Amino acid sequence: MTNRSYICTVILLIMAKGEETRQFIIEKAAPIFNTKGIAATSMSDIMEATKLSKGSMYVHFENKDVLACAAVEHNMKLLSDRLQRVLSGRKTAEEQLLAYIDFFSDPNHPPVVGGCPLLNFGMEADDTNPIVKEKVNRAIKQGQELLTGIIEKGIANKEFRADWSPSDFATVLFAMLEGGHLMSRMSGNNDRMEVIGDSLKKMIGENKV
Amino acid sequence: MTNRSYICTVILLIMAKGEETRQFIIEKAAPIFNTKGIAATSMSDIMEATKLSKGSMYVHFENKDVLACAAVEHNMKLLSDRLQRVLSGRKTAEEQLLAYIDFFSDPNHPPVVGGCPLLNFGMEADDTNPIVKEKVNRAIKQGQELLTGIIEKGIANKEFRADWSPSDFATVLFAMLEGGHLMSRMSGNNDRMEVIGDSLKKMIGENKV
Amino acid sequence: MTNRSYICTVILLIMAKGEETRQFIIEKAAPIFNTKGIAATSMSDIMEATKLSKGSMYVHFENKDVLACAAVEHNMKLLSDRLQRVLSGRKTAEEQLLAYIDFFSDPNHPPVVGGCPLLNFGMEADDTNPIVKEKVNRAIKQGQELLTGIIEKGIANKEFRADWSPSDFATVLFAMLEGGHLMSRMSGNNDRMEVIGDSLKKMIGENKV
Amino acid sequence: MTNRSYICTVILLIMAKGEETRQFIIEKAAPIFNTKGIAATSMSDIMEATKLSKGSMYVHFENKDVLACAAVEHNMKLLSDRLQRVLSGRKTAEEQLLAYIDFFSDPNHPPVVGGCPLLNFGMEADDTNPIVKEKVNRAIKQGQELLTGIIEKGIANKEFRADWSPSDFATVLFAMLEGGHLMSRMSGNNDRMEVIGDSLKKMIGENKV
DNA sequence: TATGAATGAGCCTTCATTCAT
DNA sequence: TATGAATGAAGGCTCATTCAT
Repeated sequence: MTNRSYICTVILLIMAKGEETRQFIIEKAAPIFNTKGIAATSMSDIMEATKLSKGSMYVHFENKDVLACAAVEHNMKLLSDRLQRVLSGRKTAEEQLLAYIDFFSDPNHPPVVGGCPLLNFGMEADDTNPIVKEKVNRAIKQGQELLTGIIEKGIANKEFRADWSPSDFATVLFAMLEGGHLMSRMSGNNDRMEVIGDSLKKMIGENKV
Repeated sequence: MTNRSYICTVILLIMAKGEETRQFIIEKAAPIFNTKGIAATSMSDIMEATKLSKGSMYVHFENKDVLACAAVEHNMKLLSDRLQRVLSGRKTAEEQLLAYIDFFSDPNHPPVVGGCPLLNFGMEADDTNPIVKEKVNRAIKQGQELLTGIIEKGIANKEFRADWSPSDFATVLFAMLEGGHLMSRMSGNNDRMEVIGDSLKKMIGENKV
Repeated sequence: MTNRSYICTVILLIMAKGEETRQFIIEKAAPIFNTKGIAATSMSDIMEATKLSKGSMYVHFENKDVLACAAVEHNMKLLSDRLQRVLSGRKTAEEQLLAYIDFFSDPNHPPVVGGCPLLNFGMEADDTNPIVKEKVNRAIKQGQELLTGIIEKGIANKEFRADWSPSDFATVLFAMLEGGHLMSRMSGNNDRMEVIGDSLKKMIGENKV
Repeated sequence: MTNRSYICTVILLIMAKGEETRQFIIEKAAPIFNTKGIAATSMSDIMEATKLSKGSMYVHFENKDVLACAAVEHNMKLLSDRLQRVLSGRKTAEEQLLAYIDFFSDPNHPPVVGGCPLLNFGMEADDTNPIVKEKVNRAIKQGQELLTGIIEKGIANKEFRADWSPSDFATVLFAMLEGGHLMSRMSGNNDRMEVIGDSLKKMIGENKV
């Protein structure tokens, strides 16, 4: 190993250390923020969860807001990644839509600890935190685009009727799942979510070729 | 006026005064809690809004939780009352359903300051505050019953098809409006809510006799 | 005692309580700020000195800056009051000037704990705290006016020569005492201050009629 | 070059590098300490000014106190050197005294960034930092000796009257300049300093042979 | 020598709550 | 009922300093 490459390795390792810790903190913090909310989560909560010192948090995050934002993004990415993994196992558009619905079908045991981060952070941030609000907005748009794309693909593949509006159904599906999430989490059971899933599946069935 | 009856009057006035103040505090506090959230609202915020002294709050409310609960209920009642007033002006079931949808059609200028209290408090409380969570749950159930009742009435009146499931559509309608509320508040415009309103109205149309 | 006057008394007492505590805090805080400096004095230092709780400080002072300003003013007023008391015992202008000089003649046992607040706070604030800086500036101006007035009175009374410039000598006297204060506090003895006192007295003597 | 001498050279270079960095840090730190004060200056401030890492500071300075002391000395040496340079251009004692006064005549644009370090550090240190206090004390003494020497030289050269007390006037001059420095920095203009300069020059004139 | 991650004590401030009046 | 002074725990954050690399 040359001297120069050695130095580079050292530099990379040093950089990696910081980034690693940062990532570690985010991973520990994300479920707490998603469960308790941003305002109700204290830096001490994160301290306890990470077993790191208070000062250490501020080495990696300028302040609580920055950490909270990172946690918001992590939660949304986690949800998105898990969803993508599920969808990637399905071939047809119909299968993907059904998988999408099933993915969100159990709000009391949600894919991400604490429940839907869009709902959680969106409702907390809407009147108080424009940065988080915009993050949620973007994530919703991406979700819409994903769904729209699936339906368009289904229409192109002659799975679905050509006169079905992809973007409108994407909106309806998304809204119903979020609304069902709220209802089921409040009641503690998934009765309402089942009704919603069935309704959505029926709508899909009605638009099959 | 006898001495005794005089004393009673005074006591009643004092009690009345107390109840009045209590109500006054709730009315001032409700929009703050609904906008900022329970955790992020401090007793000082309420103090400032009411121009009352710190100690005075604790004369009327045992602690912040009790006040927060009262504010939650007030917000939900406000929403319910305003909705009822709108519905009471409509005669047919169809008119009432359409009015219901229109009532929630502008999430960026919502019927209650801060947006839908069910969504706001529900999402904050779901993992942290069982009492508020149960209040929201009950309010959702009442909303469902209201909608179910309207549809049942419509079926009885031969407005709607007899094979339409009142409770299922109540769930779908409710969920879609809540989901649309989230989407529209995040984007800052009502585009998605319009799509949802149109979809719901189309569903209703399809079930007219 | 009428009911109304009773209420007024109660109100006054209540108001007095707060003001009393506020004054108490200032009195305890003033020597600490003057000794350690504003930046180096912590709210905990004041807590300890007053035996009051940390929260209690913030009932009476919005923040540390406000308390520090109050302490600065208290120190300057204390100095001014004590000086006035000394001067008020002297009749002629010459006696007053000599008393003024003597008043400041022992910087290692200064009239106000911590030394001259003008020097202490002025030097700390000059580049960092415009509010305190202006307070010191005004106090210096008042000191100058006091001295100028004494000399003018002496000229009017034919104690001093008419061609003596009151404001110029006020400046010279003030500057020499402040400079002497610095020198003597650094050396720990009053040697330099004695030289300065003698020089000033000689100058006064040279301008006697 | 032998192996040993090579190693020695490397060590020397490293030491030289170290000393260079140390000096670099002091130069960047000095104006900050002199402007904000020791207590209000953080190691982070120095870090930012030097663009060096936190750990690097502690390679060159055991702790903040050591760095602060070095900065104090640097500020005093800077002042002294600049003064010496000015004085060295003057031949007669009178010229030197006048140059000395002029050197300090504009406290709002002082020879050293942040104003007179004797006043700044002296007032901060007097009750809290004996080491810095002693440094300031020594610097004052040196200043006094410098002035005394100039006057003695002037007397020896028959520029000044033999009955003029060199050390007394050195004290008076020094004190007046420091006092004027305070007054002018507080007011933001040099009015008072001009009065003081004129007074001093008049005194010098009165003692010319 | 130089780096920057890690530490924990301490900073200023706000919080919900209590209490004497 | 109403006041606001008093409390102390907890909040977010900065500090000087250490240490492995």
